[in-house]
Amino acid sequence: MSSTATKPEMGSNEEEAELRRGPWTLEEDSLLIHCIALHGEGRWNMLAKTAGLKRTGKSCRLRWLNYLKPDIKRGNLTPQEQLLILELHSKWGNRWSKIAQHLPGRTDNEIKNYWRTRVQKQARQLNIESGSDRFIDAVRCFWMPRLLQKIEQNSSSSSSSSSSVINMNSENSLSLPQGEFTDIAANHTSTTTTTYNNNNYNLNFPDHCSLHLQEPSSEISDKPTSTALIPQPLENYNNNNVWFNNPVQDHSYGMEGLNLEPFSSRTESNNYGIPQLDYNCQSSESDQWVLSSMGEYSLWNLDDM
DNA sequence: AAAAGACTCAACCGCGGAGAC
DNA sequence: CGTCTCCGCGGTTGAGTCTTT
Repeated sequence: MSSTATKPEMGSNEEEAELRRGPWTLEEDSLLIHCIALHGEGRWNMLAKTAGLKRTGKSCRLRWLNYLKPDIKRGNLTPQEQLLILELHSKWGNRWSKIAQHLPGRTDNEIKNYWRTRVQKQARQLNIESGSDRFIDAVRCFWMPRLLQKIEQNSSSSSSSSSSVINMNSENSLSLPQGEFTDIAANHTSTTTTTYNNNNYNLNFPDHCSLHLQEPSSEISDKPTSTALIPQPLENYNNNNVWFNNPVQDHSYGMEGLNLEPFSSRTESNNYGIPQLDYNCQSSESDQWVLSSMGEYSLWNLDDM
């Protein structure tokens, strides 16, 4: 195996000197699973010894929580899950374990990796410091609506006649239509994939930012489209409208030209002030988005997320 | 087909909090 | 109150894999 023995940091005895590191073997996995089945989770150092594993308790805990635990979900994050991550991260920042509590079956490690590899990558490409106001604006004004659109598309394709309208309710939270969504509901009573209850799942937007999706006008395209509106004006925001459309033939793949200037005029640093926007969202097959802002076009590729 | 670069994600590390002594 | 151990969290690393040239 490629794993190596390691010397313990404190070097107190021979047992510790034989501690293993690196990838886990099948045998180690089954030892750990068996031992947890007998004794339950917790007391990881004891568990490691009981199981006869030459691993630290920490390592055992990590292996169990991030990989072996039976209810762990595999596969790509769904748009719903991505949306929830964005929303919760805007609330709590890098509190990965807290965020993970609201995504049953997903681990903090997985969410952290998602954030670093996808979201922060986008930020880098846009020359935005992740976590900055501009970045938060970009997340809220572009990525979240796009994910909502994906959700809507999934919803309408899986349940043909049900409502595909996503509405804001009076508390400025977002109610998603019922559909065949996997279990991202924050309620942990269900461990199986369920149709989630939109009474339980709301996305909270700041007061000045409401959003809803409307049915597209039918003559534009027969592809799924939506219009998202963020109607509240910001007091000291100028009149520049930023809006999406989809001149599909634009094949410039860089995103550095994305113009976030209209978002940088906020006066308060800790609100998620979103300017008055009126943007048409129309997906292309390649899922590449073009932002039109004051005559400049640039591409916003959400598949990377 | 091979090399280089980019990406993913499992695993490790260091730190801080909690609890026992 | 101080020290020690355990546990959990967030940050980081690096091997393996995938994609591009």
